[in-house]
Amino acid sequence: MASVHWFRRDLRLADNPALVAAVDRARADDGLVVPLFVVDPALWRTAGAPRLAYLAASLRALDDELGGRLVVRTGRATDVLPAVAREVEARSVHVTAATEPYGRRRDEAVAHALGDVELVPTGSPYAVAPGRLTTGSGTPFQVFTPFRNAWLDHGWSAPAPLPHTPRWAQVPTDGVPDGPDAEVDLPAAGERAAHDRWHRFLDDALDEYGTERDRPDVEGTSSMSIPLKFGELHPRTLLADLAQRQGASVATFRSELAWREFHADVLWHHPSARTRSLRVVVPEDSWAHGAAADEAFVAWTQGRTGYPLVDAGMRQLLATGWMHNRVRMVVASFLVKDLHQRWQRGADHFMAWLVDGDVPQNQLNWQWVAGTGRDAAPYFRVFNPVLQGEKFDPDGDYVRRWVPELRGIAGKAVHQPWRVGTPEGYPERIVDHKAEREVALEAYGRGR
DNA sequence: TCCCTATTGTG
DNA sequence: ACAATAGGG
Repeated sequence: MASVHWFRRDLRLADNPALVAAVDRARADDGLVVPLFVVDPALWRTAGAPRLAYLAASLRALDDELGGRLVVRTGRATDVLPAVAREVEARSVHVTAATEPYGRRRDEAVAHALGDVELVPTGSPYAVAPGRLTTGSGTPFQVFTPFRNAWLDHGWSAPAPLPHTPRWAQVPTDGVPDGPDAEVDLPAAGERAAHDRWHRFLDDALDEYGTERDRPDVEGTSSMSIPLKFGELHPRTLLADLAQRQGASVATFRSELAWREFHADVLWHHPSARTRSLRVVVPEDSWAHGAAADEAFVAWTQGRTGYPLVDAGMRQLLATGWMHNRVRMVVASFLVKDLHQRWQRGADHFMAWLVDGDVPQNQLNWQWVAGTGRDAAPYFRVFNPVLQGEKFDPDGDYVRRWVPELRGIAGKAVHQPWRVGTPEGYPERIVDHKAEREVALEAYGRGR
């Protein structure tokens, strides 16, 4: 009897317990394993071009690792899975458990559609499965620090071994789809490339991670967000490698992984947080609306706000499908507190463009900045784009890289072009930060 | 994972 | 002037 491994957000062979389960089940039944990926038109429509282009590249890499045996089928999962299971006479379909609202609903529907064929979830995309940890009184965690302590105490299993001598089935395939023509510079995709990048980070940048991760002008981050989003690496693999390392930065990086797991846990318990604020912090009538608001939103998306750090970040997003985390916080604060727009609008734009666009991370980090999350930055914390630029892009290199109009201004003066005379072609500030900060604080005062 | 203002101390 | 600090949104 064959078994099916249905790849979703686990596009790797190493440290993949669900794949091991599929291979073990097939061997016990003296059967073959069908490595399957389903191109669901609904998903293909909603994800933006950069992420789809990367996904297509990652699937090509996975197909290579499988010796060209990856089976790709197009259609709704509820139709494709039963059809493939019938075709290969499979008794079980193996998956890494989905934990987000959409994936959980889909898997329930697929399990139902499969009938007698078992849908077997093994593991999750997290070191500790969302929903696993609770407070002493049995309730979900609301606050990050106690969550992290419980998460560290709980620990995680060692990385899973490679599947033992898998025998892949040869089944007709639609072939890996072409990605859309995304006009962005994407990093190399696939398990191998992710592994290489991770080890380069461990060797070259981990020691300085504590300070350099906040600097958008240098390569101080791990750039693991994309491999983690697609499951080219499992966080358990990263945690095992970190355990072999010394230094203060190890705990800092582990803590960033804990944030990722915290957000997944919050969304597990509160699926509505995908679209709704967990707490309402300003009155509904304080949001900007109308043609002027729409125009400001477009200026924000295009990187034409007149605030150099904001514009550099938004242009980096359009050019590469990625933005440095420090700058994500600054541009998000700008949209919510300076332009008075709902976080959901910014989150949608991010999801359309980010290659690492991941529902729990994206939505809950937006809620963190907007102050609407359970353990979020208080609403009155407003980022000043000029000060953030001077502090974290102290020489202005990041701004000049992404905003060519400002390349004539040397040093950190580039963060305030209006002081030295705004160059031709670069916009004047679309709002006055000092004034809009006051407006936001006033709305917050009315909301209390 | 903020930043502004007022106040006090220092020269 | 400027730095350090407290208090507050």
